Amino acid sequence: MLDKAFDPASLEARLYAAAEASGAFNADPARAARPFTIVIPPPNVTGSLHIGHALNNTLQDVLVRYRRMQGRDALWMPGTDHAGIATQMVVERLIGTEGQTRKGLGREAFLQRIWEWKAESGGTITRQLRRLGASLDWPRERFTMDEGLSKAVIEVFVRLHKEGLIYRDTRLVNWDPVFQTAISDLEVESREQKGHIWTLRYPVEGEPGRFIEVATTRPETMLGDMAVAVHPKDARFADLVGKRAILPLTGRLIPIVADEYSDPEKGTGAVKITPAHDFNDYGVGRRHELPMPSVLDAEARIWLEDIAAELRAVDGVADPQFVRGLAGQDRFVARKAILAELERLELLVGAEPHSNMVPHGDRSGVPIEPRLTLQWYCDAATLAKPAIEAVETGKTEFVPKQWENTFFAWMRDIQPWCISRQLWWGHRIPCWYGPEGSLFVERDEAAAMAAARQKFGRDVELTRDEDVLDTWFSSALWPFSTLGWPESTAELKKHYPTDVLVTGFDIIFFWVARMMMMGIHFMGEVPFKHVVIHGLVRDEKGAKMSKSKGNVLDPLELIDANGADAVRFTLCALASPGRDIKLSKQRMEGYRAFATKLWNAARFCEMNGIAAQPGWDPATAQTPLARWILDGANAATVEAGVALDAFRFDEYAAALYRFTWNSFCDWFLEFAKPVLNGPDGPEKDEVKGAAQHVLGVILRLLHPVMPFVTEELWTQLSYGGEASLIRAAWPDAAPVQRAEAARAELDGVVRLISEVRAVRAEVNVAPSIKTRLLVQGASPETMARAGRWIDAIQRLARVTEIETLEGAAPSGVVQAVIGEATFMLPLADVIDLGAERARLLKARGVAAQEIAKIEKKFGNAEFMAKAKEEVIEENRDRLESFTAEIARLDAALARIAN
RNA sequence: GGGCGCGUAGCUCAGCGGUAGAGCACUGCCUUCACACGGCAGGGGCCACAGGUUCAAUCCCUGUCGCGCCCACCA
Repeated sequence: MLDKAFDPASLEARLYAAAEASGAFNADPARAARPFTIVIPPPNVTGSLHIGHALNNTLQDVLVRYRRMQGRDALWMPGTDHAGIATQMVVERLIGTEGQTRKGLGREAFLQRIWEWKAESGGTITRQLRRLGASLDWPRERFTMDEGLSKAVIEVFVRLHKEGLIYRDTRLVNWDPVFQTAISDLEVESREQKGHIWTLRYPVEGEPGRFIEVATTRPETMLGDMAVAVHPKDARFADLVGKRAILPLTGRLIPIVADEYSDPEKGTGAVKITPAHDFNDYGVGRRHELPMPSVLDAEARIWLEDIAAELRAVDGVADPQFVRGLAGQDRFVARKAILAELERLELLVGAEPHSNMVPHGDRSGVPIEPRLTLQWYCDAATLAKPAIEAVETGKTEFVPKQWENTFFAWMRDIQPWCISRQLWWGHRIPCWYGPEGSLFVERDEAAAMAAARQKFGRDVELTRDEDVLDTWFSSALWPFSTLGWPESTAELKKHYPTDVLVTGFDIIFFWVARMMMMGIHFMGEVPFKHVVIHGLVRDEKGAKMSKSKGNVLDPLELIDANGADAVRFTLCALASPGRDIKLSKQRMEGYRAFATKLWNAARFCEMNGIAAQPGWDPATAQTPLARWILDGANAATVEAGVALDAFRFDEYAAALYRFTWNSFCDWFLEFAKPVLNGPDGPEKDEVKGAAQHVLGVILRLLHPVMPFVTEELWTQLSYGGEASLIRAAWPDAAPVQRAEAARAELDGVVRLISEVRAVRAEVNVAPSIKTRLLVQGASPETMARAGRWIDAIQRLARVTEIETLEGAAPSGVVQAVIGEATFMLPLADVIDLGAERARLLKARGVAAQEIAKIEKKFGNAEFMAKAKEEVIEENRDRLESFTAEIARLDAALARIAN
């Protein structure tokens, strides 16, 4: 027997463990079935499940469970990402509490610590995914630093290098002074910062007393200034072009150059050029062949070695002691000192508040510094071309399609991808350096040695590149590296390309685009056919969830409070395409109630001896009630399938909610009650048969989104014998015989009951009062139908008997006008005649309004001439029925007046 | 500066050429033998604004206003 109360917490762990152990989640390459494949966006191994993961993985699980039930060999590939910077940061902080530093520990010991830490805490998120109910193929779980995946990374690097698509280059990169590594453009985020804009004067060489004024927000970089640029057409500076300015602080003579980069509208119209510390200035520096000394070190402190030779006493500029004193100072400390010094020299002529967007490291949160360094790059532009084409030709489709524009915009203007990181945690770059600047990019050290021996004709000493690869480099290979590439495995053959990738828009560039590039390049085919992009989960007010705001909803707590099924259902129901999700607790409570409703409906069935009848054939159904609910179940099956095929998780959830609650529970089970309470016989058998059949359909249709409660009910009501619902067959939507007649019959009864209930409620008739139902003007069919459903009508509309009214209506009736008939409830003693009149007048008003609208249309010659025939016909029908209704309402009103 | 999206019932959102919908919230009635995490009934909307196209516009087009996001930009 089912428990009286539904308690999700008591089922979930047990059901999940059993399902996982049974192997029901596992794909089988040996099976002939058509594959269905999703690779999980690997969460950071450092991570714990947040609400965004819950959404992302719920949607994937719904798709996987749906396709699995359709008989596909479903593979949902699990795994985690080593998350270079994030993980290294966490462990550095950890050893910091022990008074240790990364450098103090040394590379090997530090990496050892990370592995130990991963062994301890790395399983958190996968345990949490299990709590969510994610049906991942756990034995295949991978980690981006696994041996196999590392092999794939090396292979890709070596091959791309041989193809010239990976190369080294010295250029300006985004440098994170906290982590002391290069980062890619994508890891930089602009943040608005309030600061100042200062106007400085640089003396002009040979013209004592003359200055050129420059405006800057970054005075601390002035030690690296190598020119002042003005616009070629700017008359104000025309005579200065070709002359030189004297850099205060060092006395360096720097050319005043004409360059279109300079914007006469901005600042003073003259801009100082610091080629080694600004991306725009770098371009100017290249054009004018300026030297590019660096004046900041890896930690963004003033660094003087590149300019040490200049530091001697010069008249009219700063004391070299002052400049030397800046060495090793943080850039923002140095800024203040420099400004003070310039003020002393009377070269600071303006300071205005100014706010601008400053690039910050997305992990460290500090302003990044452009820095001139030698790094490894990947030729993304070349790899992007076929990826763009794949989306243009529809080989890969984004859902919603809108996101393709975002993808194109970025891919068509893609910059070289800086893939080296000056970190320790990650895939070490497979490059060995030998004498005379030689380098060997090979699969391992032995191969590098061999190559070196060949080149030099002897053994030489090699040192391996210290750097590691960008985390996203290994993620980019995920759809094929997890399937065993570069080996040619059965899994790879069967499951690549994958079917769907489900992810948030925030990593389209980081991840989706790069998987497209690598997948096409190495596999010759796109990595996935559909990219489903979902929104961000926000709090109830629409604010982004963040720890600092304290508005974070922990999915585990939500699961504890409402059950995993309710959490999953809520996320699905709210996942409208192209929209962020504002998560509402109340909404979730509503869906928890839905799970309870389902439980209780099943319990009702069980109590009435409605149990699974495996051989029961819906085609044998004779009664309209059975046919009606079977037809409804088919419609729901079709709706659910259409919605899921189109990745409309919201419509899928809504369709099932409606059918289960409104059709099955509110009407079908209520109609079934009189039959179930009545004598045994074929009618009762058929109601029971239909009930168990439809409940079975509901359980199967709901399983992808509510795997726990459906599984429990499936088992307890013996639907699958011993077999789990996980691999039960998705329902067929075979049309029901004479469904239309069944719909006409039952919809008519529903209408009658609803109308009678409504009029009773509106004139405040207590439910305890039962009444006769007098009918006037009803067709024989209507009367016959009312007779057939008398039991249900009595029960649900609080009616005693139904009679045709002979002669005049009694006084004091409440009346409901339905179709051709008027139904009267003789309630003279209990009703409020005034309320009844108001009610009838209101109904009349509504009908009259509709009539006026239609008549207006009919009075419009152009409408009659140009509107579609079926639209006119439809309006004609409506006009007719409203007109008839008014007549009957008038008759009803007249009766009251008597 | 460039681009994208969104303004529909109190809230969160579907709908997107011809009767304006859902869930929750709200109001009233009901502890009726699955369920009060329930049942029944009900109130509530110039579909942001202004033009245009159309026989017909919440829906298509243009513009305005408001909100959000992405990209670029340290003078």
